[in-house]
Amino acid sequence: MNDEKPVRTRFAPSPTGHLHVGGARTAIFNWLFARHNRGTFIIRVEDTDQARSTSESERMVLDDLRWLGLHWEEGPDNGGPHGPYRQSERSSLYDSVVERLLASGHAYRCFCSEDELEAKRRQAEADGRPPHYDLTCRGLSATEVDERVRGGAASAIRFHVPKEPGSAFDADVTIDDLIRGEVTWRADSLGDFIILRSDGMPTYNFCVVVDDHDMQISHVIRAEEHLTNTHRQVLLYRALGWETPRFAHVSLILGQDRSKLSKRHGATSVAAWAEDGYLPEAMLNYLALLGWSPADGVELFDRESAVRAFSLDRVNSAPAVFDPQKLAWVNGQYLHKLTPAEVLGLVKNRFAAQGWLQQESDATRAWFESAIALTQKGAHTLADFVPALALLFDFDIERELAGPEVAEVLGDEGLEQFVALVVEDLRAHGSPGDADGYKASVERIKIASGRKGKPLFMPIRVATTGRAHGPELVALIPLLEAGARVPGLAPIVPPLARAEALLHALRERGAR
RNA sequence: GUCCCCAUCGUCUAGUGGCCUAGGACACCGCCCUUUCACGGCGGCGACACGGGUUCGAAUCCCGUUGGGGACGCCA
Repeated sequence: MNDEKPVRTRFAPSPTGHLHVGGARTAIFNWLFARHNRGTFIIRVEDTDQARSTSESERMVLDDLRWLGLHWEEGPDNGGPHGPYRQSERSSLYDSVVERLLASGHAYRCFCSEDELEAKRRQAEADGRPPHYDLTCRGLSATEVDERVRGGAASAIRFHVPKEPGSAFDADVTIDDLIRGEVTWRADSLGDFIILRSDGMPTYNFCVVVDDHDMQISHVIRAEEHLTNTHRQVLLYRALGWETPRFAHVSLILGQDRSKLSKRHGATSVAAWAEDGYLPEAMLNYLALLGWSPADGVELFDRESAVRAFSLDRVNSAPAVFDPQKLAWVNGQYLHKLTPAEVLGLVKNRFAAQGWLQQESDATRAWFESAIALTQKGAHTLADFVPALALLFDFDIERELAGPEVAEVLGDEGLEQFVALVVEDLRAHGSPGDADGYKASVERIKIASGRKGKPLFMPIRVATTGRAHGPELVALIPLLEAGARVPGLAPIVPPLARAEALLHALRERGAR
């Protein structure tokens, strides 16, 4: 049956803003399933809600999808044999199907106004009845309908959900969901629903059916919030005499409070995560892990492995809470595998925005690559490089003396004398330009001061860098020294000048 | 309210009747590595929502309860 037909999946976003992580995961599953089965992945833009849809949003969503590395064979930008792939451009198709439904008696015109319907819904709710359409317009005769239409009355088209004995078909529906198994609805849980709005625009439940059939979609993989819509849609398939695709409803992604993930849970668009310095490969990996797991249990995988391993029967039917901490860990794993040069390519615009990188050259590249190599393993996101490298460019000894970080070192009795020793050594021998120079310098200071261990190294760190924390000194001090001489960088205060500034500040302090 | 879905450590999950004194990952805690921070290594804490069945045997199957979520729109 369906399994023998070529696999065709689609992701159908409505262009009302950036791609959401929930939508992204749905897209990923559709893409993974299509690729695994050597099928076709399609993007269809569901923009029938004219009020909320914008072409700007469509562009953003498509960009977000591309950022994730998802490629589609058919879509609004690249076309395909079943286009157009934008619902707003498919009106003639919808109109003709509506005509069929009208002619066959599966649909009828409804003249009730939105206000009337709203009042009826409220009343039904107050009476404890299901808020279904009260069928006012279903009994209208053909002549009555003609009259009203000629009189210029606005009308929507409703689908007739057949419940009476001897109906054209049974409105009870059971689907065999690929993730949930059998799901059944009874006819009376549904009211007659609108398929064409009074402004002539078709509604979601109708377009989806027409398009999925027209585009020969074999597997509809979508979010669980659409599960109950499937009842309506299957009825449409029956009325039209079309074969239904296979359905697979993926559970929702929840926020930390276990409610549906939304804006108030923080960054929920993939673009926001990209801006925060997350890598597309990591995002794809993490999102795929939300509700799916490969049989071998390996949690870090590249696209090819995911495609190879993906199957719908390993998709979990329970909802999953989005965990930013695990995402950060996954991102870190990917980040650590990148070369410093690759990282630099991804973060240099951030450095430029800081004013750190003013004119790019081989020298600035080489220097930044060293700086990145020194801090890379501590970073979880690209954004982490900015605070990690801040100590190279921002030097403010007064601020550091006032802060808690150097408080411990400040408590050191002979600190002033020690710093004087450091200054003296750097002046006499020059600031270390490499590891050997650093070791020699430390050795001299060690002998001259009689210090060792932490009481030796912490003051050296504070004196030469101005901070109590940072990358390993053996590389940091030469990096600072070199950076001070690289053109194209923001001015960097070299180690000796830092030590001198600290000594000066300590003496000022002592004098007071 | 009605209908539908869901239920294993705090979180993501493995588990498809015996291999489970329930495995892994993130987070957390401790130790090691490290003359800071991190990375890494080792270890620890920590779950089958509850109650009934079915079965020689149930995390796994069935029923109910409770809890959570979704839908009930001229939104998608």
